[in-house]
Amino acid sequence: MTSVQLPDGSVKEFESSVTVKEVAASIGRGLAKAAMWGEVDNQPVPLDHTIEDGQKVDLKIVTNNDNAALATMRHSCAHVMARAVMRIKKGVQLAFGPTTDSGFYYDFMLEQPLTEDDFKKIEAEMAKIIELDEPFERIEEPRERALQICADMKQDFKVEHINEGLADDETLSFYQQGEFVDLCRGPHIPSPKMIGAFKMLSIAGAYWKGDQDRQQLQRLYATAFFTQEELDQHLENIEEAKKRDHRVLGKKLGLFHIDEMVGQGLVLWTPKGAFVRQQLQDFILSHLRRQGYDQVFTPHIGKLDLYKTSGHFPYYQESQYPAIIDRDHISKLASEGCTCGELSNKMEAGEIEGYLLKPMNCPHHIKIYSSQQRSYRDLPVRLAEFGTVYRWEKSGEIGGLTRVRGFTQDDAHLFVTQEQLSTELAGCLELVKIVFKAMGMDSYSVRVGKRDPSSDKYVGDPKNWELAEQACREAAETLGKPFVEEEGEAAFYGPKIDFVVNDCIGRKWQLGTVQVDYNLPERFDLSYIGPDNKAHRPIMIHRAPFGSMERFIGVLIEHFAGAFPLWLAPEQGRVLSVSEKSEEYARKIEQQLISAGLRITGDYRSEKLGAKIRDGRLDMLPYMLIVGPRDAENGTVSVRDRVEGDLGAMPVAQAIARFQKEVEQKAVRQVFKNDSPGSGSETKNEY
RNA sequence: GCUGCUGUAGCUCAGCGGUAGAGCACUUCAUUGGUAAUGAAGAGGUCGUGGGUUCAAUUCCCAUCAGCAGCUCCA
Repeated sequence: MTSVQLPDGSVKEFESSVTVKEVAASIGRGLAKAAMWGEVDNQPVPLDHTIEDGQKVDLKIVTNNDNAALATMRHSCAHVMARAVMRIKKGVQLAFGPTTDSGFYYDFMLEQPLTEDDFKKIEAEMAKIIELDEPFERIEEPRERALQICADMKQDFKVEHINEGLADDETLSFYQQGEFVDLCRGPHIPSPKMIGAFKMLSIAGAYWKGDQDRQQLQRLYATAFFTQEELDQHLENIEEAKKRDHRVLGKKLGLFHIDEMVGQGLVLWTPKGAFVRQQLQDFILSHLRRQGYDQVFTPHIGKLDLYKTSGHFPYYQESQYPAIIDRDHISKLASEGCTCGELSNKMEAGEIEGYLLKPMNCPHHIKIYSSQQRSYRDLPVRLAEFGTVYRWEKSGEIGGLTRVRGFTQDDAHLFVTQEQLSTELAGCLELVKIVFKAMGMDSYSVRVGKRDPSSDKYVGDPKNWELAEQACREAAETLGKPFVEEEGEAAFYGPKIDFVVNDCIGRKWQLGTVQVDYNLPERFDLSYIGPDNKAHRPIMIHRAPFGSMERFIGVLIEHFAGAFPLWLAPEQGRVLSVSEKSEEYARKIEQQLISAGLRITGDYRSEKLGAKIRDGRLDMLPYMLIVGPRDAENGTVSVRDRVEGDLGAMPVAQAIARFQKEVEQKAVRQVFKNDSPGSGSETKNEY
């Protein structure tokens, strides 16, 4: 009699010895088919593993649609890849090799760097290793012995990891496969043959333990699936996602241009993109008026003193364009033979007058607040501006619209009393929600960014930070949506509530943000007169529902896959003449629609209708208005809808009414459902 | 900034030690057609930039600028 207990607690009994596969088959045909391997008493075993007569075991049957199974297989594949690299290259030091949402990587320190030319060799070696079919054997060793093993293998990173990351573990596990031994928590698959299909993807630099002051390693990215079909599908998904990339669509649809000669990360908005941006600005502006904001304008530069008071200078010097120095100072310094080093010292000491391109709008808005005496009766003061800021992002971080050096925030600063704080915060969050709802974006996540208490890059009194973080947490709770709290994600002056979305390849971008700030009011000595006739300190809220126009539109392009809803579409429709015979009538229709306030163009080329429709499709037009002799005769247009296709002929007035209603409602009829194949987050089976 | 890759016509890309090619787009002509590509002809490039090697460089080497992926960073 053999007794098998399954994960749900149920017990199955068999007359004699039984294989894992037979147990699976006894449960169901589907399970037997999907089964990849079993776990007998938590040890992975192949399907043909026999549970002997008389044994009593726990059994889990692992199937190919189990995410954990896929991750286990991928991690085993990472071991195979590391083994292949060690066979090909000498002096390989192993770091970490975890799995990610879509694959896995392994970090190496190499004497000779790897290049993509090595991929073929590595893949061939991996295939050989898999062919050998050597099992992954678990070895457990006491701490001291484990240290010795890693030291003997000259694996310095593993030694360090045992000493630091695993300082509390008494027993450590290794996995051995042939000559390859790696410190690893496991688990692993019972046989390397279960690695169905794998592919090396890319090579990148990565810092040891993510610290840029430590060694830079080479990271090999790869992925693996149980079947070739799944791998092919995955690679195809990546290709599809690339077509949705806002940089590709931005070029194709003529939305924006970034020019080498203008500068890295400096966006030129072409007419169509500028139109989308203006529509969005108008949209948010209408809500600002309703919520009692006042609009202001401020210049793009300000004196160094302003930023010394705010704390931007010199602490954030690295993220700013260099200061613009007063002409008189420059000629004086030049005649004195002043060196660059002396120059920056003099700037920090305040001996040189100069200006800074503004990295933020807050100091300017603060100065508007403090330009007059404020009473508690005036509060809250809400100052809004589409404010363009400039930040010296490192060259390797810049890309497309999502990370740029000059961008426009839909910024506002609210100056409030303690009593008003939670109501005003709620109003700000409401605005962010309005934005996401209007765009049909529901897959965003919320993050409360707190300071990292161990870092010195934050200004202000820890007590104020506690207050501000508590206010953020309470405000986030009112959203009725789960949120994460992350240390080290705060602005330098205060904590924030951020709204984060994924782009087409799975990268996360912060869009809307609401920040609570007790510090800048203090630094600028802001006050208002309270009912007690004494001066009080206001609290500041910084907020931007879009975040920045650039990043928001970048993400929006991918969200719609370029197919903007009617109210946002730069070209809402195009009149297509069936032949030149109908051109005159078609032009009349075009004028009629334009007069009705619609953004319409005409295509009167001597192309066939099919070609014009194709071009209109490629331009992602919401509507095409097809006009031929039949329409001219009946006073109709034949409407082709981007979503539903041919709607047939209708009177011109009916078409106009339809479009106007759709614009009025800001209807979102199509969004791209984002299940990006992305890089994603990594799991924790990393050593 | 770091690691790896890339830079050829407006766009997407091929090519390669002996000073360039395709498709699409563009221009012209013919065609006058009812829901995803009509045909033909033409025009268009100092092969990112600056050095070097060579009899000869778009091709090889170095530097630089820009782009891509990742890391780090992101007020």
